Parts: sequence; C-alpha cells; structure tokens
Amino acid sequence: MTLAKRRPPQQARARHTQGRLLDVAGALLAEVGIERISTNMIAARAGVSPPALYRYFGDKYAVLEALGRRLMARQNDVLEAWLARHAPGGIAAMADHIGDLLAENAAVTRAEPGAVWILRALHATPRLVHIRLESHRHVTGRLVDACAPHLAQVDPETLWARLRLAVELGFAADEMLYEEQRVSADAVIADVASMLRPALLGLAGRA
Amino acid sequence: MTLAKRRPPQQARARHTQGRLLDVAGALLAEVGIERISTNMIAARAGVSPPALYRYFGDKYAVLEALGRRLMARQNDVLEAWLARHAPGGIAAMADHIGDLLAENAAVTRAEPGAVWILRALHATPRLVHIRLESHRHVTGRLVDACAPHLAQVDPETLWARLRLAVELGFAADEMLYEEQRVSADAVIADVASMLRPALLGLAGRA
DNA sequence: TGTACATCAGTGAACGCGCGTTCACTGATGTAC
DNA sequence: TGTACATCAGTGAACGCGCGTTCACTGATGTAC
Repeated sequence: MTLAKRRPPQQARARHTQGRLLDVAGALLAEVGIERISTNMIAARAGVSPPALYRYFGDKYAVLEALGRRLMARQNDVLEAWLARHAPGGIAAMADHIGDLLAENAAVTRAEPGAVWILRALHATPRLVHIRLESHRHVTGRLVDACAPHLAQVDPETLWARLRLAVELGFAADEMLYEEQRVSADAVIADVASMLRPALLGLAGRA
Repeated sequence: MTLAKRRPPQQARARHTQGRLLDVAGALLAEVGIERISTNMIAARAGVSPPALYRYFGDKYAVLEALGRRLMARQNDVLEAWLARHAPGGIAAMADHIGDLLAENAAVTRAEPGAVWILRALHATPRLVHIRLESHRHVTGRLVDACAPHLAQVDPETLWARLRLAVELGFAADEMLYEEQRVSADAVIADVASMLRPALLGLAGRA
C-alpha cells in the first residue's frame, strides 16, 4: 500500500467501472467467500484487466473497505431519513417506529449484491473489522443525539450502552433473515421491535 | 479432499498434537484472519511439519470445521447443564435464569483462544457457514424441547421462531462484548436477559 | 468547427512469493511370545 | 524381561498453481484556441 489513496475517477466511464468492480466484488464474496476472492478474479468478472482495479483501489483491502463503506452509507441514509421523521416526536414516537427502521434497513441490505457476505467479511478480517465497528458506533451516536434531549435524567454512558446493544441486536436480526428461511421476516422484525421498545421506554420511565 | 475422514489418533502424543493444531489455528485466526491463515502457518506455529497436519485433517477446511465444532460442543455442554438445572422449574425458572446461560456461554468463549474469530470465520466462509447454522438450530431445538411441554397452546412454529431469534441475539450480544470495550459485560448480559425474558413469558401468557 | 495536445482510462504480460498438498521416507510406540 | 515385528506419528523436500501487484505501454476523452 505505497499509495494511500487513489484519485477519484473523473469521467463517467470510470465511475461506471469502479461501481462495477464493487458490485462484482460483493457477488464474489457471496459465491466464494473472503478467503477465496482475489483481485484478479474481481477484475476478470468485471471485464477489465488487473491493473485497472489498481487505478481505483490502493490494494485488495481497499476494495473491500470501499464496498463496506458504500453499504453502510446506504444504511446510514435510511437512518437519517427515519430520524428526520420520528425524532421530533420524542422517545415514544421513535419507540413506536422501531419496526420501520428495521424493515427499511433490511430492504437496503436485500438490494445490495452479497450484502450479508460483505458484512461478514468485514467482521471476520482483522484489518477491516474497524469499519463495521465505527459504523455501529456512529449509528449509536446518532440515536443518542436523538434520545438524550428527552432523557436528561439518564446517565449518558448507560444510554449509550443500551442503544449500542440495540444497534447490534438489530443488525444481527437482519443478518439472520438471510440464512434462516424457516422464520418469517415480518415476524422477526415485529419480535425484535417488541423486545427493543421496552428497553427504550424503560429509560424514559426512570425519572 | 480425496480422503473424507482421517483416522482418529491412537496415542496420547497424537491427541496432544491434534489439539495443539486446533489451539494454534484459533490463535492465528485472531491474528491474521480467515483470508491470511494457511496450513503451513498453522503447522509451523504448532512446531510440526505440514504433512503432520494432513494426518489429522483432510484439508484446510477440515481444520476450521473441527475448530468450530469443538467450540460449539463446549457451548453445548453449558446449555445442557443449564437445562438440567432449570428446565424442571418450567418457563418461569428458565426465564429467571437467562442471564446465567448468557454469562456461562460468554465464559466458554472467553476461555477459547480466538473464539470470536472462529465464529466469525465460520460465518464468513460459504463452505463452513452450515456448521454455525446447524449449531444454532440445535440449541433452538433443545430450548423448544424444554419449553414446549409447558406451552401446549402455543403454535410450534411460532415457538421455534421466537426461540431461534433469542438464540441469535444471545450469541450476537456475546460477540459484541469482544469488540466493544466501552460497555460492561454484566450490564449487557443483564440488558439482554431483560429483553428476552418477556419474549419467553409472553408466550406463556397467551392461554 | 477543426485540430493539437494534455490528461484520463485501461491493457498485455509478467514478477516473485507463498499457497495447499503430496511423495517417499524415518523415528517412536505398542504388542506378541 | 527381551526381542522381533507391526503400526502409528511425524519429517524433508518439493510440486504446480494462482495470488497480489507492477511495468511500460496504447487507446479514449476532454480542452484550448
């Protein structure tokens, strides 16, 4: 990794190539997994030569990092939209709509090729694990921002820890939907929402 | 993978070598991750030559599979002990002691070198993902066995789905403890237990 | 509008390296008498 | 208890292969006048 960052693409053709490399990488993660995927394989499937990949990504890990960040940015957009809609209504409004957030997040994941495998690859690779962690912490922070004004009496660390756990469990439930066909997505989302709701309202209760 | 299974070791020396290979593999998963670990690396760190590894494991995946199964067998022992203690007391007794199960499971994970990385590697490798899935389903099945006699009025699929989710969330919370230093393990376990308890008691409530 | 030039996007071929795995073998341990 | 033999445990050295990455280059696109 001599060159830390690559110049961003200038032309539409280049942006298309770069996006396709990421799409292909996601699909290959699902097919062969993190320990078999290779830069040559990604380039071949995307229909470009190996050096073309290195025009956009500093090394193999940079591809996976960009893939992970793209997915998480999309999840983040969903969160921001949800916050804009429900944060003004206070804790009660947010607690009532936890299921929406879970469902919309699941829709983003479903739309991305190999999304679950991207998340798992980030999780299983020491050099990449910080990406997912930072994202979960960011989400937690945004939720704390939204809740704290209504919960002045709650210890900030307790609030953070409770929401951090909620974030982790929400993502875990989302991931489970992709491997456990025997359960219904709607039922799981409803169950998770009904588990998290009292955890949030319980904080409001302690005056 | 011409040879599906290897003969189990006959001598104490061999059992020791085999166990050490697994311990080393777990430690290396934590250090370099699933996409960098190699059979030569495992053998070298264990102080044996590469062919010695192939005496005990059919191929590279068989090492990781054995590692995963060993960890899950240990988690399973904890579950069986807990069931023996609390299943006779019915739903209420089990609901009251969910925290114990989570804490004891966390202790098993903490004792195993690289445990969290083993679980993540299984999760991120298409050829190995069935192992973790089978284990979670087995745990779910045992919990259903314990709960169903007291919940004759509950639809079996609903019971299975609810407990399957509880298992997933319990393991997810356990894994979170290893990467999120900002939260206290006891608080997380207490929070998860208090989220899962009503999910279980709620089933009993619908007469 | 045409053309000269600068910059961007992508290629063909190859590099050194470590991978997973195997062959033919030696040393260690257990067993029968 | 000693020894001959069978089986088990582990080694040294190497194999073909695909990995991540780079070099020197060509073709495509945009820009200035």
